[in-house]
Amino acid sequence: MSESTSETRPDAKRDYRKTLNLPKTAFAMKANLVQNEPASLKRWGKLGGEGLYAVLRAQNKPKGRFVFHDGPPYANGSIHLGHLMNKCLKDFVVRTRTMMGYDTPYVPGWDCHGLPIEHKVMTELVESGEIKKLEGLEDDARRMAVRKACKKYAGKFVKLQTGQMERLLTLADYKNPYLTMAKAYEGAVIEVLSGLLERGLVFRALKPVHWSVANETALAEAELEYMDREDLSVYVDFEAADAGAVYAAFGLGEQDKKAGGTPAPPLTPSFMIWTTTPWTLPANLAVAVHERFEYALVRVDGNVTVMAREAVERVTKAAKSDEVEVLATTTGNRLVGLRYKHPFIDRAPRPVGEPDADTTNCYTVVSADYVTLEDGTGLVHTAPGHGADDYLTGMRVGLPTYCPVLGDGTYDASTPDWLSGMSIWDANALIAKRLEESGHLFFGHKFTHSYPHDWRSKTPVIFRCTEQWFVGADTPGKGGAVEGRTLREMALEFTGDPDRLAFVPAWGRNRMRGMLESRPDWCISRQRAWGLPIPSFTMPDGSSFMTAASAKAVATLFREKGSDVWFLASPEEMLAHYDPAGDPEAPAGLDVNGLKKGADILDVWFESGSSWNAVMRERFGDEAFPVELYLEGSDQHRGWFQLSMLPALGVMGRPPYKALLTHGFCNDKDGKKLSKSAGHTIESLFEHYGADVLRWWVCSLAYENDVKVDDEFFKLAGESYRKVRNTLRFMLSNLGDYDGGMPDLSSVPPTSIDAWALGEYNKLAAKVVAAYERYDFRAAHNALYDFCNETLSATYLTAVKDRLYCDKADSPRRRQTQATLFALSDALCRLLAPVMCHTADEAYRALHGVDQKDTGVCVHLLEFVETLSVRADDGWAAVLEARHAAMIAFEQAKTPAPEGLGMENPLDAGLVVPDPDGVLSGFDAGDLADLCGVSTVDLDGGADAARVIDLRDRPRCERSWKRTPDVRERSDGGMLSDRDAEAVGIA
RNA sequence: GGGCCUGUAGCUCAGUUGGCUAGAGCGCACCCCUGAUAAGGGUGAGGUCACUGGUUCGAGCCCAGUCAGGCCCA
Repeated sequence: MSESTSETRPDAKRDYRKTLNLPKTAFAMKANLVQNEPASLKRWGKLGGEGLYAVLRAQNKPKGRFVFHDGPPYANGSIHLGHLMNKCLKDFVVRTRTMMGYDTPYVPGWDCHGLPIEHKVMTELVESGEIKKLEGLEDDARRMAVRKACKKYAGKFVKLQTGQMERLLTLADYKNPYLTMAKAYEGAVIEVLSGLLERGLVFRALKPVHWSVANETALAEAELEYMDREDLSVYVDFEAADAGAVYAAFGLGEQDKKAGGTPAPPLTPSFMIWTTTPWTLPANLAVAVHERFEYALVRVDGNVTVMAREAVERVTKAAKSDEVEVLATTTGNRLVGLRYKHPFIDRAPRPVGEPDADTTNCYTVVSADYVTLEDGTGLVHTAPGHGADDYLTGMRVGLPTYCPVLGDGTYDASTPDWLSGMSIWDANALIAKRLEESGHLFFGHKFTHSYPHDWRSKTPVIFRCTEQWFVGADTPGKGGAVEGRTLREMALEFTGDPDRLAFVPAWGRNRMRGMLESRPDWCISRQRAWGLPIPSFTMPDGSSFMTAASAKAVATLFREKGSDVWFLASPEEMLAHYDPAGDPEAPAGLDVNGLKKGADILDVWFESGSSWNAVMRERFGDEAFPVELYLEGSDQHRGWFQLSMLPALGVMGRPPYKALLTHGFCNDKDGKKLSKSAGHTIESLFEHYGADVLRWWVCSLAYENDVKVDDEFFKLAGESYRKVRNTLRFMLSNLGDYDGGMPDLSSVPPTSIDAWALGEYNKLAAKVVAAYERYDFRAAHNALYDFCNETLSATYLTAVKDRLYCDKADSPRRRQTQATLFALSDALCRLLAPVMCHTADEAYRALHGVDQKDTGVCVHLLEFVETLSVRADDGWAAVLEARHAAMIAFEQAKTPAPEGLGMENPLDAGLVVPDPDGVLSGFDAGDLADLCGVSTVDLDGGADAARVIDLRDRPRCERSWKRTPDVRERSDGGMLSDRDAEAVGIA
């Protein structure tokens, strides 16, 4: 502003500006992803006629195949943030491995069967009134009608989600996805079932299972959702059958009773139990105690009762008892074997259909080690038909598995008349009332606790005994790799061996092993219509018929006709491929005509858990078993990961994967669970941010933990994306007149500033590729971001601006920098391509000047550039340190006089830089000045700190604005440095 | 209630087998540039490492417990 020259020649500045090589590019600063991403998608779709995915499959990859297997999302609703993260991470895996030189096929899949869809479809049928038409139909015909509607429904959402996943720019075989409802898939699942049957791992048994009253079906663990529920909790006194025996157990004789103040005849003591499910009391068959706990005989408000010593104060306080007196104590083992009377059932009932069941052991105190002192009384109400622990206890002590509750949640005829036919939920209050009236209810109150609910209908689930099909966790296998071994043993063996199974992150191993140790037998049957029928038949004597060979035969039929055939064909037709004579397991005298088809379908987890067979082996052969990696949310340690492992262990003798990667869940910005209604729709995210920004965000996540989601974070990702984009743009804008193609950089001198940038790239590439390799996308993201900002934008690009703008366009120095920029841009686009797949391709095509119509050039067909051949001088670290010291020195020089120099513009300054070791002397002083952003740099071996020199009294080059010593008036009257004078062609 | 995990600047995260003054980015403050311009650059201020106790010459890191949050289960 204060230049006398500009005052005398006001337009001189403008003239010189025209002589500069200023940046220019068509690569827009504004990304406009909403419009441009779909255009890229379209272009990739046209690539080679069949599209990018097909072209990549046809490439001959040097490193062979890396098979990744996609877990199927449920074909219901739009994709949400969880899918977004999941699918991006999978896409990063696929694209990074591809660019590392592997052939990485990726078959996307959908889970199509199951309760959520059937439930939704049934609701729609009810709402539309169409359900009435179905009511008059035969079972099979009605099921077929429902299945048809379900199939249509699932198909609709497969299509919707496919579109959304493609819009996310994920690269997959969307033309040939796998659907669990496809014919071949269904056949392949039944083949897995057949394989497990062959190994003797499948059986039918009566067991308490989680039962949805609303949907009248057994539920898998994965179909449960724990929610708070308020229940009536009751403390109930079970009167002892033999008072004397109880007193004796506490070491009290007749006299002690009197001494304790007990009137004669002595009060009959009770055993006090606590339950939050009063409706299971009719099925009570035992009371469990812990053998080692201390129990007390307590007088409470006129009654004498037994409870754990530790529970006395808590229980009586809660009930606000007036009189509490501990009469005696004893240990649990002394109580075992004592008998009691059921509070409202006189004679132990027998399960319906089992008139001869042995009830002699009923109503006895038994021991169990799961009894705790934290809640209740230390005496546990035991109903073998209504609880897993209770069932096991019942088996151990010889109790019948008595379950008086029907599938619809009402009591059967074996219960007292006042209960029979009543809903269990209504019975809670009634039972409490009866107990109170008969004097058995000590205390009752409302109690809120976490309780399992049917994840779909959100209704509470009950435990109920039913006949179901199971895959045994502790059943020794027969033949093959499982001979004499159980699935649990094998699963624990594999998960315990890091060489055979890798976990990312490492703690997944302990988590999965903990789950395997405690998992029950897998109940694989469901009583619904929308699923894959279990090909079992009922024989005339009521027993079940299903062998490995018969299942295999049905599988063959399913492969041909799909599982609908189960509902359309006769048992004889179903077994058309089956030859009883050739089946050693066939029951003697089997008459196919006398069979009835079973009505159960498979747990959907069995279907998705067979995908290693139905998809990977099917499409890629045994080469794809086991596959390299399964990648899902951490909930799948119990879900898909485990339920894929078990069938594979049974059939193949090993897990279907070599490594498991898990990611966390999306929470809100306070780390709380994301409410489903509050989430963003995927469309609005595309609309506001674009897929590349969302992908860049996912790439930045510490995905192994739970992830916080908020608009603010997407905005930050957008800012960060723009920084990277602008860096690319600036490089491209300085290559407008470069036509050197892919340059040879081997002659770049090691001390050249270009050599430094190229050397830094090599460090970056090593870091990024290594991070991609170990699935640490976040590390790659941070390295790429820092490289764009610090190495390029702040340091290298700022330093080379002067030569790019002011050097003669074809000067060797400028051309070398352009060659560097070209190589860096090309390589950087490739490193970014797996994440910012649209932007990287857009920039890559701009760099190579590809015509819009030319679809053949695509960064995604290429591999990473891991090394650019260049050598950077060892002294560069010292140079960068000196640069930073100089920056700080200049900052101080900005301080107004007299304390500082009152400098403002670094180009008004020169620097004297200390060089005690002489390292810097090997570098070009002009380069050093450009790196520091000042006009001149002089080295001083003796100085101990950088010193700023005020050059404002020295002439300034009107073209480069530098104050170098060679600036003087030229023939055109302008003040120019030698370089600038040469560039404009004057003396 | 149990298993696994998380808790480090306002925010998102690094912190190797325990060892200099606990780092980075974003944000913020101040400043520069106006030839990357709805861009670019420089400098700086921010931390009782959730809490309590223990082991150690020494703890963000190891141990025990507490609190808060998440996933899975009961």
